[in-house]
Amino acid sequence: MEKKQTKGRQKIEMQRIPNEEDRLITFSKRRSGIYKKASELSTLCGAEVGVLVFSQAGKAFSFGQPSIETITNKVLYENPPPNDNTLNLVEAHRRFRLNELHQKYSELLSKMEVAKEREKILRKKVSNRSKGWWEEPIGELSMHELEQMATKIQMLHKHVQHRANELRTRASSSSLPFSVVNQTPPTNPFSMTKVEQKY
Amino acid sequence: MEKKQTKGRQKIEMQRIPNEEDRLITFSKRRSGIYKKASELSTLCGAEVGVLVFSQAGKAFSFGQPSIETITNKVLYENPPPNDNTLNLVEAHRRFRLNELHQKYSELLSKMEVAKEREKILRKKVSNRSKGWWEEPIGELSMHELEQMATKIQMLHKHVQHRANELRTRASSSSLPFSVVNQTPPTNPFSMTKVEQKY
DNA sequence: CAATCTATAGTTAGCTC
DNA sequence: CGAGCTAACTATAGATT
Repeated sequence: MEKKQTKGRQKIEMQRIPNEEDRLITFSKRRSGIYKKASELSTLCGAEVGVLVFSQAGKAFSFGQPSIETITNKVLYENPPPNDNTLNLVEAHRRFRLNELHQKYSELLSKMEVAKEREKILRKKVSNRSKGWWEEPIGELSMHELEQMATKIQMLHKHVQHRANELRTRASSSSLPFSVVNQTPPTNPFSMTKVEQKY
Repeated sequence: MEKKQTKGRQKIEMQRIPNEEDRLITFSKRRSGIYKKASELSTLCGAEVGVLVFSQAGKAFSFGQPSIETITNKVLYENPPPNDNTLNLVEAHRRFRLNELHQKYSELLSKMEVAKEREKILRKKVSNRSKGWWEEPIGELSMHELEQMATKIQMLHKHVQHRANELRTRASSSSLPFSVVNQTPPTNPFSMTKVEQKY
C-alpha cells in the first residue's frame, strides 16, 4: 500500500522549457489541453473556435470547431476584400503600422505584467511591514532573516557611535540618549567572534 | 466571521449553457483562459499559436503569438488555397485585427496608467511605513528621534538575545547559528527580483 | 512516443460589489 | 460590464509502464 508514487504536479517557471524532451512532452500535452478548452468553449457557448499552432520546428497543427476552414472563411466574409490593385500601397502601410502596433502592444503587455508583479510585492510589504520588522515576533523569523537583521543593527551601531562621538565632542556630554547601544553587554549577539558558516 | 461566502466552483454539464447571461460570462472568462493557455504554450515551447473565436452573435475575437497574421500567413503558405481570393483573407483579417488591436492597446494603456498610479501610492506607503529608519542618515536625526531609535534597538536587542538563548539551548552547539561578522556580501534588504514565498 | 497515475498548480462557477 | 473572492473542479509535471 503505497502512499506516494509521484511528486504530483510541480510548479514551473513561465519561460521556455530548457530540456528539449520535457519541452516536447509539454508541447504535446498542452496543445491537446488547448484543443479541449476550445471545444468546450464551443459547446458551452455555441461559439466557433479555431486554433492554429506551429511547433518550433515549424510543424503545423490545427483544431477547428466546426473546422478551421469555416472559421477562416468567416473572417473573409465579414471583411469584404479590396478590389483595387492600387490598394497595395495602403496595405503595405497598414502592415507596417500593424507590426509596429503589435510590438508596442507586446511591450506594454509585458510591462504591465511586471507592474502587476511589483504591485503584488508592494502590497505584501505594506501589509507585512505596517508595524516595522523590529516589532514582529522574533520566534517566527528565519535564520537568514536574523542574520540580515544583525547586519543592519551592526551598521546602525557604528553610525550611532560615530554620531555620539560627534555630539560628545561638541557638547561636553550630558546624558546620552543611546547609551543602551554603547554598553556592549556581555552577551551582545552583535559582537560575536567569527564562526565558520557552511552552505 | 463567515466561513462560507461562496459555493465555489460548481460542476456544469458539457452542453450549451441555457441561461444567456451565464453563457456570456463563461464565454468571456473561458476565452481569456484559452488566450492565456495559448500564450503559455508559446513561451514554454517556443511555438507560434493563433486562436480565432466567433461568438454566437458573430462577433470576432482573436489572439496571436507573435501575431495572428503570422499564423494565418503560415497556414496559407503551407496549404495552397484552391482559389485566389483566399489571399484576401489575410488582408481582411489584418484589418480586423488592427482595429481590435487599437482598441486593446488603448485599454491597456489606460489600465497601465491606473496601475502606475496605484504603485506610486503603494511606494509612498512602503517608504513611509517600512523603509527602515536605520538607513536614514544619522546626522540629520534629532535628539528625539535618536531616543526613539535607542528604545527600539533596546527592545530588539532583548528579543534577539532571547532568541539566541533559545537556539543555543536547543542546539547545544558552541557556535551561534548566526554570525554577523562572517556575513555574505551586502544583501540589499529592499531589492526584490522574484516573489519568494518563505512559508 | 501514447497511456496512466498522483499530487498539486491553475482555472473557473457562482456571488458580491 | 469588470474586478475580486472562495471553494471546487480541472489540467498537468513528473514518473512509470
